[in-house]
Amino acid sequence: MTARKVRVRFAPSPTGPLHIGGVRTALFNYLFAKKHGGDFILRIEDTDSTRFVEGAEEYVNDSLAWLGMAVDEGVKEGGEFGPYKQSERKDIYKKYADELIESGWAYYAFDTPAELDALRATAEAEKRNFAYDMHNRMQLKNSLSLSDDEVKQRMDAGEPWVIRFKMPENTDVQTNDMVRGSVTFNTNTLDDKVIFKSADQLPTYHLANIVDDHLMEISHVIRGEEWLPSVPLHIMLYKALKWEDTMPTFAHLPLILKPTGKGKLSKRDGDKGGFPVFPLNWQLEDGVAAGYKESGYFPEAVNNLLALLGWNPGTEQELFSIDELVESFSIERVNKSGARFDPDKAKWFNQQHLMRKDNEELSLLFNDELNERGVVADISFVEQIVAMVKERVNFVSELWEQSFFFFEAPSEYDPKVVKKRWKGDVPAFMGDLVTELEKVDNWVADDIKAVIAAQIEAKGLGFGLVMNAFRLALVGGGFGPDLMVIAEMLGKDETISRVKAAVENIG
RNA sequence: GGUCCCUUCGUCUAGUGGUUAGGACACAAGGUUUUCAUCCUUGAAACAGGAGUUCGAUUCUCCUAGGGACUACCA
Repeated sequence: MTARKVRVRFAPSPTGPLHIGGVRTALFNYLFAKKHGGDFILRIEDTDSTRFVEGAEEYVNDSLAWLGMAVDEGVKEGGEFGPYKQSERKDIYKKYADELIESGWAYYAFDTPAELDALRATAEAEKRNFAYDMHNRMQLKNSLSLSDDEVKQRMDAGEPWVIRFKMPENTDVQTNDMVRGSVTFNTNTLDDKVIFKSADQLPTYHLANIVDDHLMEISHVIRGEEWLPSVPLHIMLYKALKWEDTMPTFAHLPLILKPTGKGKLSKRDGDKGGFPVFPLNWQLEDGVAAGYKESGYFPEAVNNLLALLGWNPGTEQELFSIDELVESFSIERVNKSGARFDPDKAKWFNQQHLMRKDNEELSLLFNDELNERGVVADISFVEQIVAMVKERVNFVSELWEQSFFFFEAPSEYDPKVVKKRWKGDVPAFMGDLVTELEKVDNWVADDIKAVIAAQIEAKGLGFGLVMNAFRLALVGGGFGPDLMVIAEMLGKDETISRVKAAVENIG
């Protein structure tokens, strides 16, 4: 067998915002392609015009771009195998549908949706299952059961029709899935799927998918597990079209499940659990569905957490950059079982990636946020602060609540800390401390500390009690980095003014 | 209902015909940090059940149960 160039595609339907299950499929395709020096193709599968959603295609582009998955060929990027949008490939498919009719692999059917619905309803009432298949196709209205004349007549009269694939009888169809191994289906359990419809002159997913994968020379089809049941149809289609030799290898990825309860992850789970289910914000009529980006996640953290959902490198490494993922990825190590999404671990990944960022990069990000809050600060000052507080947060957006006191005096004091630390001789001591602090000439952490320590000793108070009260005065609560460093950075005047304010306002 | 897929700590997972079944998140305890967070140490926590094969099965086979996907002129 000659080795073909690895070419994989991510083929979403623009029916709404891409959700993280789709993002993970894209990621695995991307990793597989890059790992093998192949191409990552983005194809838009918009053969169902009724479900088209404005902006969904752009959303896919933006999402992949944000996550750093560079598309080699696609609608925007172009390429030799275009167009990359199925609605623009309309003219291509009919020919293959006709070919299937001619070779006897498919037939025209005239049953209306209403008629079929009725048949389904009766079948259901009798607790039977209705399927348009070998058992009843001769009783239905199609070019197999009708005379050639009648077929021609109906078509000439402009009656809508559909082309169905004629699933052969009792044939075992076997596939060797890259993640699931050997899976076999018998065609007797399969129905005659619609592959083309006259109403809009468009193929359905199955035909379009096979034709495009073939024409685009796709070598591996990596997609979600929900597609596993249609594999036999696809294989039969390749066979019928005589494309078996170049049929891609399949890999069906496990699903991402709800954090708790039953079923696969849905938008509602995100609302309920307070975590994003989409890469980017998506505007809804009644609000906005939260995106990872806007929720403060780094793209590398999202890639990392998604990659580890259903895949692992076989080592104990858990933190990966996208390049490291490419390096370590292997489709054989993808799991078969569905993986529950864990919002806590998602945060942890972000925190880990945040801690790995250098202070300069973080300070730039934080500075943007400061500007939004109307705070203007020297970038080197911001960088110093970021260095001190970055290990205390999961997100850049939490930097503010951990460091606001560097930029403005606390407007309130945590009542719990007040109750615990601001009592007895402490308020009086703090008042006296102002005079002592005034005497500090060289305003650096060590000297400030020395003065306070001396004063504490002189008054015979508890060190911890005083330091915590001092902290309360400077930051408004019982948190934050090293207190003496805070005082130093705040400067003499500001520190003293905050102590004075505390003495006046608490109590 | 039918077809197909899946099943190791609460969760993500590693792993083997003989292991003290390993790691991570979360949780708990202790230490460091005179705060909070980080960090360190420790702890609790799993092979769905039943048969079979075998000297021996979590690992192989079968059955059962549970979970999941699909079952459209949607993808």
